[in-house]
Order: sequence, then structure tokens, then C-alpha cells
Amino acid sequence: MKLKNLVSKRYKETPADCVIASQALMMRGGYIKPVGNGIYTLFPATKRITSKIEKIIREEMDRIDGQELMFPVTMPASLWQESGRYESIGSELLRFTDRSGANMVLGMTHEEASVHFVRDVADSYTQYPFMIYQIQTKFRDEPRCRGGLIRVREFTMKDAYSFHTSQEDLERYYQVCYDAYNRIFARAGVGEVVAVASDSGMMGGKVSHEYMLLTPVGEDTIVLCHECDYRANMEAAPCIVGNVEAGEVADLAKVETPNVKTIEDLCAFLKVTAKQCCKAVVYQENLTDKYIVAFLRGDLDINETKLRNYVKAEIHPAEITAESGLCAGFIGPKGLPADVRVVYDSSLKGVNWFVTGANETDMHYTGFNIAREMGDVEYVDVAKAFDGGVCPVCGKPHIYTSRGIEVGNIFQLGTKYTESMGMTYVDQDGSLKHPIMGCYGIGVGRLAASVCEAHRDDYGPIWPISIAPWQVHLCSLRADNEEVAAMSQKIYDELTARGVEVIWDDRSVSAGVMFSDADLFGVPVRVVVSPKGLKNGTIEISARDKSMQEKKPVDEAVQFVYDYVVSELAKLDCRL
RNA sequence: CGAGGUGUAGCGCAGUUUGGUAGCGCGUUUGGUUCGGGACCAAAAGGUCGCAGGUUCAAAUCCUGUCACCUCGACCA
Repeated sequence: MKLKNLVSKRYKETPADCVIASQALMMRGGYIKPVGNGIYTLFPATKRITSKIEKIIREEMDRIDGQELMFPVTMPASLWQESGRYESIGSELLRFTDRSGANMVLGMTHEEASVHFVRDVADSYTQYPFMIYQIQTKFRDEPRCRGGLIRVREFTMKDAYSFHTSQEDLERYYQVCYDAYNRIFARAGVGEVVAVASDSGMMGGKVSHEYMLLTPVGEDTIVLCHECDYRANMEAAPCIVGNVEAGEVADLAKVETPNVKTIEDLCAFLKVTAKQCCKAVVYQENLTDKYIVAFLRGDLDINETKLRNYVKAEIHPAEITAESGLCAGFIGPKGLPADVRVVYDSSLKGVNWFVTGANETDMHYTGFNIAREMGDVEYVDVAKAFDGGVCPVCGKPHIYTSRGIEVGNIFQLGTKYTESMGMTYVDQDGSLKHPIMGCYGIGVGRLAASVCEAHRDDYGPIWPISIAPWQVHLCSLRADNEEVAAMSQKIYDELTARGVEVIWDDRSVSAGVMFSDADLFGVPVRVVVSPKGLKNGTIEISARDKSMQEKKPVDEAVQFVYDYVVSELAKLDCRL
């Protein structure tokens, strides 16, 4: 492929509104163009990258006995009504009507479609287990898109669904997928992607992992341990405070705290630490508007996901009205309205002395002892894990947090969909049973963008050779020079004949333009043919990541490049 | 959905306060000189100033409405 014929354009200046580095480079390098909010055209170079990612995914899915198929993007609403998600999922699911007025949806995930398919064909235990997968367009009407391909509304995803006759078999296969995912990311050149325990969210099910690329620009917060390899999404991470500073037992006293509403003000006013405060966070159930007051230690933050899971309802931060009986800024456990649901965080357990609200304007209690004042209450973990917290695995207080981009996930779904959609098979003993499901996703475009985010310099992406749009970038400096033109053609022909992918730049432009464009292409191997080199009988060969730079005699150059490409590919378990 | 912001040539921007026939840089085309990290000279093409109303002799500029996009927040399998 000659670069001058490639349908693309590169820009010297960063387009407006780019927020993260990979997005800026992919816009400048002519990889993507926004069509609408969160909707992109992928240019030919990008499509070559995603196709290679897809090829790796296919190889690994097929290796664990996956069977590729294709579900539709558009589905009748009735399919989603069967599982109950037509009602339970919000406006993220794009709904529309067809010409006859029938309700339709655009697929954002395909559990329903997969159950719809297999319930007719997998009716005997002898057919299990099996896994089906597809690589296909998804549409999710995200409220807010971000960072180029990092968070979009329309995207390509590999989604897989496995079906089992026992929880044990699901767990066995889950581990197989876990390993396959690690191979996929390693082969795509981002071995730094790590699996973290996660919250299952709307997918249902219990055990799940997310594969995260750790980067400051990530949207998720990851909890890790310095001592051991514990890793979890903040949403799912337990908060363990460790040693409790119980404090002295003291009498309950009501004190005036005029206009002191925040923990910070309270600490300053009463000369106490945040740990000695019991703070209230107020939510409301989405459907009923019923108030939920969560109490936790003053230095901690609420983990909404854990709270949501505990109260088993969708919730949102409360609007505290005059009729609610709540006294914003002065809320405490004692004297709350009866219809308010109260949740005590584990961080409060065993502490004898708290400052907390008195449920009266400008009044707080000191010496508040939850066990004495409120009796035997249940403590649950609804706080966010924090730096220096206790690791739930090794027990050492070495928790820290980091940010990450979720590039894939795996879930043990259980029977949520097979039950709701009435899928059964006949077991060995003749009884009807619901298959147990797992599901496994990878966002292809997001992975490509994440690779760019992880592997780049100031001048452009540095694509791993396994997914690079081309393996070799051939630069003909002074292509008008007959010798240069002839040698370039020879190198291009020979490499291409041996299966190496070459992008060939034979434009009559200055070296600066040619090299800066090559940097933006991010192709791993660069071959430079120039009059200067040819005068010495050499060809320049270098790696985009600067790990290799050679001058080779003209008759050895092709073999050297070929060998180098093959060996670099082999390092990522890939072939020409 | 809440708050803020921006729409002017393919890209980046100025011009809007104070209304007067639309500009700069990059890119593109042609000719010439250059040639190892975004060269130079000369000429040229390219815009109903997001859209629709209104005010005015006159609107990119003022007013009203509307659409789109961006940022922060809410939200997020």
C-alpha cells in the first residue's frame, strides 16, 4: 500500500476538544472521525488494527471451544420484555418503533438473544457445556461519551455466552476464560492489563472480573494492595478500617453547633478528628422516594454501589425537603423520622464516643455511643475503600487506589436469564433444569484506544506489532531519485511477496514531513531508503520504540527486516 | 437531567463588546528553488459565518427561538 493512496489525512495541530492523549493522537493521525456524539468512523488504518485484535480474539475464543455466530443488532422489544430488562434498564437501551408501530430495541448486549437462540437447540444435558460468541456492533445510549473511542455509544464488542449444567462446570470454564483473556491482552501487546474483582451490576450473577488497563485517565477506580496481588474495582472492594480507636465512654451531651454543617467545620468547632464523627449520607429510592440514611465514620466516603446492593434498590442522592423531617447538616441516628431507612457502616462498630447530628438545627451530640443509644444494630460495609485501609486478602493495611480503563469483563451469570426466559434442558435423571450461564465481553475499539494510551510518545502511537496496521513503514527519501525509487520498489516487492505488510511512503516531501507522518502511523519497523544511504550501500532499519536501529547492506536488508518482524511477532505469539 | 461553554474554509483560530460588502496560520492546487525531523518564493482555489425568524438603510456582530457539539457533574452491562 502506498501511503499517498491511503484514504486518510494527518494533522499538525491537535483538533479541538481532545481530552486525553490517545484521543488527540488518533484524531491527529487520521484514525477516527466523530460523526455524532459518541459515534465514530474508523479509518482504514484503524480498521486494520481492530481487525487484528479481532483475529487474536477469534483464535483464543476458538481455542477454548467457542463457536462464532452472529446475533441481530435490532431486536423486538418482546425479547427484552421476557427477561424483564425492557423495563428495568433505563434510557441506555435505545428503543424505537418500526413502520408497523412495533417496539424495537438496538442491542446493547445479547443475553436475551443468546438464550432465545439456544433454548430451542440445547435441550439435552448431553449437549452441554458450550460457548457461543460474536464480534458485532453494540449500541448503548450513554449519557456522556468521552475520550475518543474510550467511551462511545456505538462500538464493536466481542461478547460470549457459555451454558453449563452445574455451578462447578461454570466455575471451571470461567477459569478457562480468565486465562484466555489474559492471553488475548498479552498478545495484543498490553500484558499490563490486569483482572480485578468487580461488582456485577445490572448483569446479575455473583462472581465477576473486569480487565483493566491501569492509567490515570481511566474512568474506574481500582483498589490494590502493596503487599499481595489483591485487586478489585472500587465498586466491589470491601472497606476494612483495621484498628478501631474506640475512645473513652462518656455521657451523651447535646451541644450547640451554630451553622456547623460539614465534618470539616465540626472538627474545627469541637476540636475533634474526622474519625470521631459519625456522618450521615442521605439517599432516596428511585421508585418510592423513600429516604435512606447511611451513617459512616467521618473520614470515609460512601460507596454507592455497595449501598445499592444492600438496600436492593436503585437509589440517588436525596433532595432533602422540609416535609422529610430530616434536618440537613445535623442528621444523627437518634430522633430520626420513623419511615427513614437507616444503614450503619462497619466503620462505626466498636467505637464508644462519637460526635453526630442531633436532628435539630444547630445541634450535635457528643459522647454518642451507638450500642448504648440505639441498641443492637446491624453493621454493614457500605464505605469506599481508602488508601491505607486493610487488605481483605493479606490483612495488612496496605491498600492503595489507582485508575483504570475497563477493556473486558467476565461474569458468572447463573440462571437469571435462563429462568426468566424459560430455558430448560432434560437432565440425566429426566428432570427439567435451567442451564447456568457465564458471559464474557471485550470492547474492541476501546482496547485499540487503550493500547494507544498505554503505548505512545509525544509524536504518535507505538503500536505493538501484533496489532499494528502495517508491520513495516518504508520511507523513500528523495523518491524522485532513480536509484532510491528502484531500490524501494525492490524492497517493497520482496517484503510484500513474503507476506510482510508494508506501508510505502514515496511522496516527494521533506524528510521531516515523512518522519513525522511515520511517527503518527506508529508502525513498529521503519525502513529508510535514501541517496545518502545508497551511496554507502546501506538501508536504514529502526524500530518505532527506538529499541533497534541498524544500517544494513542493501542485499541483506530484506532478510533482516523479515527475520525481525517474524521474531517480534513470535514474542506476542503471532505469525505473519 | 443540572451547570458552564462553543458553532466563521478540510484542521486550528481571530473578528462579535462598539452593526458598514469575511480574515490569519496550517492544509490543498500550479510553477520554481530546496531536500535527513513538519523548507522557501510566487500565484490560485475554497466560506449562504450551525439553522430559522426578528430589529435595521445595512447583521458573523443586536434580539427571540431552535439544533448540534464540547467540558464538569448526575449516570454507567
